[in-house]
Amino acid sequence: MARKTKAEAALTRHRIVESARQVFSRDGVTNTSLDHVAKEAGVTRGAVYWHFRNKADLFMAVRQQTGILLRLGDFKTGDALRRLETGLHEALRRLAEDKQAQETYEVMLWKCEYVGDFASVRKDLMSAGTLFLTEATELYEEAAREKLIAPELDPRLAARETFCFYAGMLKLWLADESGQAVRDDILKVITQHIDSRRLKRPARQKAV
Amino acid sequence: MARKTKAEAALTRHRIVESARQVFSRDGVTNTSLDHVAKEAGVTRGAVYWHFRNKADLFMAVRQQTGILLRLGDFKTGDALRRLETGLHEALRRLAEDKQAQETYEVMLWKCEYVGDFASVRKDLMSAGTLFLTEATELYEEAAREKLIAPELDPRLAARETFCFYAGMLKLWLADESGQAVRDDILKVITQHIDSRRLKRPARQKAV
DNA sequence: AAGTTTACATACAGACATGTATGTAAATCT
DNA sequence: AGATTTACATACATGTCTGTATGTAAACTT
Repeated sequence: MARKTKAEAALTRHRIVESARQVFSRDGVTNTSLDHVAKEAGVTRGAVYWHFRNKADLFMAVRQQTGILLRLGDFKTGDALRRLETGLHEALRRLAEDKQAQETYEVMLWKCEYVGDFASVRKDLMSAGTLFLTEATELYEEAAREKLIAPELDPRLAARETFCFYAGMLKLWLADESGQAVRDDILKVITQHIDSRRLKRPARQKAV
Repeated sequence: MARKTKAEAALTRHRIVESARQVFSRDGVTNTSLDHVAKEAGVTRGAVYWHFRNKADLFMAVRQQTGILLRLGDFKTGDALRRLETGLHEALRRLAEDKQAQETYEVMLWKCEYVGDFASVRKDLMSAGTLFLTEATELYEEAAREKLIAPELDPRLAARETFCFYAGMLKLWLADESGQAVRDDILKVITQHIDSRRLKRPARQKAV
């Protein structure tokens, strides 16, 4: 077949990843063959195997293209609790607006079996989780220093609780398309999650 | 082949379900063929197809055999918040002790793609979630009546937050075998989750 | 005791997926 | 401009899984 330009090749690669994401999120990772992905992208398996070693490799590319949903460190305004709240809100907003992110997380949380080649992906996920934990812990530590939270609240444990909450929230939000159980009030729930930690009368209000 | 006694047949069926659970939790649902399950159970696919219509049907049986992890209504001692806390603790304790439950939830939360025949299972899961939500909401409503929680805390939202927390907790606990991110302190985190809602000085202590 | 059903094992047919090997024409290199 | 590599499409070999059909001997039924 006629050789493509480098730019064209990059485009095909991109289209393959896009198609993979869509098909994965519709049919599940294990159930979709590379031929399905190829057909959706308008190429043959030859193209897929040219750009990726196998399905697991392609899956990694899908994940990488979407990237991480939330970097708590990105938020700068307000006190530590406010920044944590904003971060969680932002993650949800992005998930609600960004169809690509939605599909990717749908795959990762509901349409993927973490087995064999994918067992390592689960470890990756947990590493990303550890990052979240670290950042959240720092925020709670700052909150403790600023007396925003009760002194008996251990920042490490608080971060772990928020971590569980966040993980469950994402998963349930995705599953809850009808909006019965979670989706409708999720922003309020986030605010409440943070507010229930905040002391009613902070000792002092420092500028941040 | 020689026909088996009814009791023997029931035993075979049971062994198939047991094997399915193990193999599913090791290799993932989609990746395991019914032949793998059969071999693990010491029978042929004939036996599997005799007792179950297909893999999805077998999967349902696996779920049913383990049953639901937590019925909040089962706990009777203490005030509403205490009962909620006890329920969550119990769920975790069972998960930690009961290998069968562990395997089943490992399958449901990490080794299963909710697609095709399994899409309905996800809806089942969400229904079970709705049950949890209902029970948790009732507990928080009771807690509100008893002035155990702040009056501005909406029981419905509180229940939703606990729901997210619980879902994420289970999932992360299972993934966190090394005990770095969640497993070690999870009981304390649960207690904290409840305690952060409890008012420091309840208006009155009613017997329950 | 004979007939019927049960609880499987075995055999069969078809579909499908994977990885690799090979072909090829154009893009890129020198 | 010629040599080389690239970016795929095509073809092939192989393994695997599913569902069903069929066989069968013992357990139940009457």
